[in-house]
Amino acid sequence: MSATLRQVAEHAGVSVRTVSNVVSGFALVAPATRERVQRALDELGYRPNAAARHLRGGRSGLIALVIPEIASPYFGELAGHLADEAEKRGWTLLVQQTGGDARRERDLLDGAGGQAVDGLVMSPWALSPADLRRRPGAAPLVLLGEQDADGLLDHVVIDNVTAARELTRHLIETGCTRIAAVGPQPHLLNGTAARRLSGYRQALDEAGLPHDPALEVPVNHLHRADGAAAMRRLLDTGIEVDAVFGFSDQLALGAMHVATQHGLQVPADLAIAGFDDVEDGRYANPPLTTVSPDKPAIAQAALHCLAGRLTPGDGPPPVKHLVPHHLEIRASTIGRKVSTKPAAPGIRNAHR
Amino acid sequence: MSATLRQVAEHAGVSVRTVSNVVSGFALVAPATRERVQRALDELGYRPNAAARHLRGGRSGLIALVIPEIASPYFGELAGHLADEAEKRGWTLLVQQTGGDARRERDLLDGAGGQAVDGLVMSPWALSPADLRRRPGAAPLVLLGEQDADGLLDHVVIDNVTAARELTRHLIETGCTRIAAVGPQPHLLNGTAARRLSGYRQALDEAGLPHDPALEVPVNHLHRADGAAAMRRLLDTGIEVDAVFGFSDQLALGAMHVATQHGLQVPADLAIAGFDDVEDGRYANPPLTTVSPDKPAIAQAALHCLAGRLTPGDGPPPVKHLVPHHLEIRASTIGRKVSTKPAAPGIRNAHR
DNA sequence: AACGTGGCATGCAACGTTGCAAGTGGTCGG
DNA sequence: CCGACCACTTGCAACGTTGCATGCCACGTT
Repeated sequence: MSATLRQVAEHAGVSVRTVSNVVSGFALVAPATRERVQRALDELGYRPNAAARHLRGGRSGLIALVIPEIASPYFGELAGHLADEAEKRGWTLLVQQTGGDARRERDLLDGAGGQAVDGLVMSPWALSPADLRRRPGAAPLVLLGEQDADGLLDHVVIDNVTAARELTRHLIETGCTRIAAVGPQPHLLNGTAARRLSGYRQALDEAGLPHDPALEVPVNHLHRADGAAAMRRLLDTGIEVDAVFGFSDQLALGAMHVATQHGLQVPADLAIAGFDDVEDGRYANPPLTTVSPDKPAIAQAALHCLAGRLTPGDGPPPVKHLVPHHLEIRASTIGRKVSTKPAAPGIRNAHR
Repeated sequence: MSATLRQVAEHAGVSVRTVSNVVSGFALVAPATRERVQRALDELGYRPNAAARHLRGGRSGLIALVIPEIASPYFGELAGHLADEAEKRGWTLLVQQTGGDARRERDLLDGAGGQAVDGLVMSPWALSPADLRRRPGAAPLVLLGEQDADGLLDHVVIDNVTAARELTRHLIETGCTRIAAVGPQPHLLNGTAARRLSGYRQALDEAGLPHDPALEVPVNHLHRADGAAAMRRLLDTGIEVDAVFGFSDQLALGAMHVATQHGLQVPADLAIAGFDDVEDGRYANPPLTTVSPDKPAIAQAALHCLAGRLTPGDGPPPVKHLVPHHLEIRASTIGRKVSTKPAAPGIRNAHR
């Protein structure tokens, strides 16, 4: 146990209050006193007690990140940015995994942690908008992703519809016409997958391509295993496919794995693209085309939002913060043989 | 702000102490009273105040994970297991990134967090054994990895020497004789890389193969980019190489990426193996042979250790907890053409 | 009838910190 | 020479909780 203010005060021959004044920097303290107290602080190795400060001041300096799972590369990278950004602001990041379980999400939202945190950054998976609205006076909350609780809660998003449309358009431009969408999650209330699906369909419409329900492959989670299973299903049905758009890089990489094992050349036989721009995709063989959300900007926006809610006043109304994204075009979708037009000579993925 | 014990007490017409007794479960409370208090608790939506409990009881229920970076897949997966295991024990996990910076590691070790956590799980990178020993009465600590502070601190390890030797032996058995070791980190005090290098050399010795310093490629970090850079350096020097042993899966995957881009077939032209068994490797093309440490066991052992240190008594002397590992042999090292014997017909990685 | 016992409920204090208001001693102007 | 003011310091209280010791009452025993 580290020394307390009282012990330091006795050691320096001053009052507790004066020591507190020295520790907290300002207030009026005579230079000589300040120095003497400082020496006592150093000698006893004083460390302010976080619990007492929290109890007294009502702030813990902790913020919670509530996500389905920290092991997922996307959330891992995001958590890294959030932890960095939190540290800049003097906060510490605490990780709460929900495993996508609605009850756990609700508990954490309701402050099961016991007002231990000053704020929450949450990526809801299974919670209904109603759940999100019904918040028994817990800590300030920022949502990652659109949750249909529009206008009621701060949230940080990218434009998923546009991003998915742009990516799909890119696939169409490289000559793909039978594009599988791997990733719809009809069982989840989280609107992200639905928005990506919508963007995908819009791009098909714009190009005059039909929607083939058989090309929309739902998944349970966004793991590589789910992408792999979806790809296997596609191959088993024997349906014609010349591109796969995975709603996450993990899905796309799982699909790429199965396709490659199955003897398909990527992108010559099958173009593959993902979403999230996690590091794995950059180093895949071939490197994965993807939508790259500005993750540092997401982290920054989320914590900026939280910071704004920490001051007691109600502050401004909830904000929807739109973060930019861009298409990261890599070898998994370029250099395809074009199937509809009289085939251009198949430019294979450069193997020098 | 949630209701306090006092408010609940007034509402139920009993004393604060009695409410506390109801909340904490036992002690003698008459059934009728208990029920009345319970109703008051429910009506006011009482949540125990974490700060007050922490101040009073000296336990925060928080443990810190101190690692170089949470975005790294290995630490991400480990953090997931730790968070799960922590939750089982009623703790919450807090993530502190050091970026491998010695000063930050030292600060966190010294309790810069302000006694906010009940314990620390740390994977030191840049700290010297001396730093680890000199601990100004901070929270209980469990180290991940061997730190040469043997006998003084609890630590959880796998047998890195043996694991590296087994993996290298496997490479030799598949016919490799020019095995590059990508991953020594001579600038770090963290002994992990040194131990893997030692195991690698032992296997070479056992097989009567020479040590070629040119095949030992040091790296700064364990990222894919470092593995890629190392592979490029190897290719540029034109030195003969038939296998790469990356000291992490990330290094191996970076190397695999460059080798593939360079037109090499894995494993026909170059076998590649890694260390850690992260999910990326399982879905790489080809899937990556690797050493698989039992990560759930690491998490469990670390928290079990911590739990043992939480009770005030000094408890047993520090323990070195050895966690099992196994070789996960996948396609990146099997099905090679054997170079020393009169070449078997080159079995290419199945592209049917 | 007096006393002991056990079941239940409560008051007090303290964990370490900081806001508030009051106190101390000294100096300067009137 | 006195009062006011200043620079500095301090005591008190409170944040919400729980350990400890004690209080109270009813019941059963002697």
